Amino acid sequence: MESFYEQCKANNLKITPQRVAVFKALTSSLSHPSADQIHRELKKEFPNISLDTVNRTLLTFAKADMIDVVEGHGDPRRFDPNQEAHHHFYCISCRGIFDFHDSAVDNISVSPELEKRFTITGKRLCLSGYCDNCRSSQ
Amino acid sequence: MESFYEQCKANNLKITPQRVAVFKALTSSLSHPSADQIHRELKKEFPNISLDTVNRTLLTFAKADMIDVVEGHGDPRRFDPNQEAHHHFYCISCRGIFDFHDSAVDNISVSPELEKRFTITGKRLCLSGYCDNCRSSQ
DNA sequence: TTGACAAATAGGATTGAATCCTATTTAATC
DNA sequence: GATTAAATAGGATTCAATCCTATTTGTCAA
Ligand SMILES: [Mn+2]
Ligand SMILES: [Mn+2]
Ligand SMILES: [Zn+2]
Ligand SMILES: [Zn+2]
Repeated sequence: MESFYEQCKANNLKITPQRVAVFKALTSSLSHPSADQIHRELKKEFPNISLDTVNRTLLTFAKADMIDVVEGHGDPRRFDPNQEAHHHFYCISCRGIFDFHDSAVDNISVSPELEKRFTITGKRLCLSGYCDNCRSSQ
Repeated sequence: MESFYEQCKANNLKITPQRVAVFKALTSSLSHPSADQIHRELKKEFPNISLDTVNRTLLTFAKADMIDVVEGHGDPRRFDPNQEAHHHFYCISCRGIFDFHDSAVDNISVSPELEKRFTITGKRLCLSGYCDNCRSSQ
């Protein structure tokens, strides 16, 4: 938590009770929660913290590289007609999803321990960054 | 497209002009479109096709394993306090996201050709399936 | 070919998450 | 303690998804 204060300072972020609470709630969670989940959790302690603040705060932390926004599985859904095994590159600028094939990646085998822990039905390498168009227009 | 009719038959799906159009629009697209994008596209040909139909049709195809719903990057966002390099298992039943570490996966190197094509800033293996809880309760 | 019926559609209503807006409050600095 | 820019609360708005139901339509068997 000291590092939280340092990181805030380094990014010129004021330290508010709400920010402290959001950060604590997220770091003490193992479930990759949504803003809404954190908001519900914090309402117990701060009955009138607003969802907008939670959302904004999380995005602020993400922009400061203090936390991550992970590849989602929510809406809006994206659909894929390509039924072959393949992988995806996601452009964080234009939001395009580009297919690629890579046999080295296809042959990745995860540890047997992991295979026991989960029933794995899908396996895909997800790259992200900037597509050719978007990096040249910057 | 013959296989489209076969697949519909095999899954007891009636062949409607809307379904044909949605399937064609998706398979002729390279951009992993959203339901809304397909809807806008189809409105040119079918001015009063409804968004609900497009959405429902795509989900129907996905359930019949004729197309895929890909890992999204939309809402609701999920946040991650874990800043170490790590990977994710996503449970398609309870929607939980579970971290795992795997050095073999960390050391994956994608082809130089791909590195040229994109500016890659993120690399993560995304597994999906059923977590321990969800597979035992089935 | 027609008729019956279950399935599918259109389009309006509802939901839920994210974002926007703006008056008010507050953390940081001196 | 006063100043000031930044942050917050909470209501309004937007947008995608989903629900609802009256109407239409594809399928299949007579
Ligand atoms: Mn794809
Ligand atoms: Mn994680
Ligand atoms: Zn791009
Ligand atoms: Zn689960």
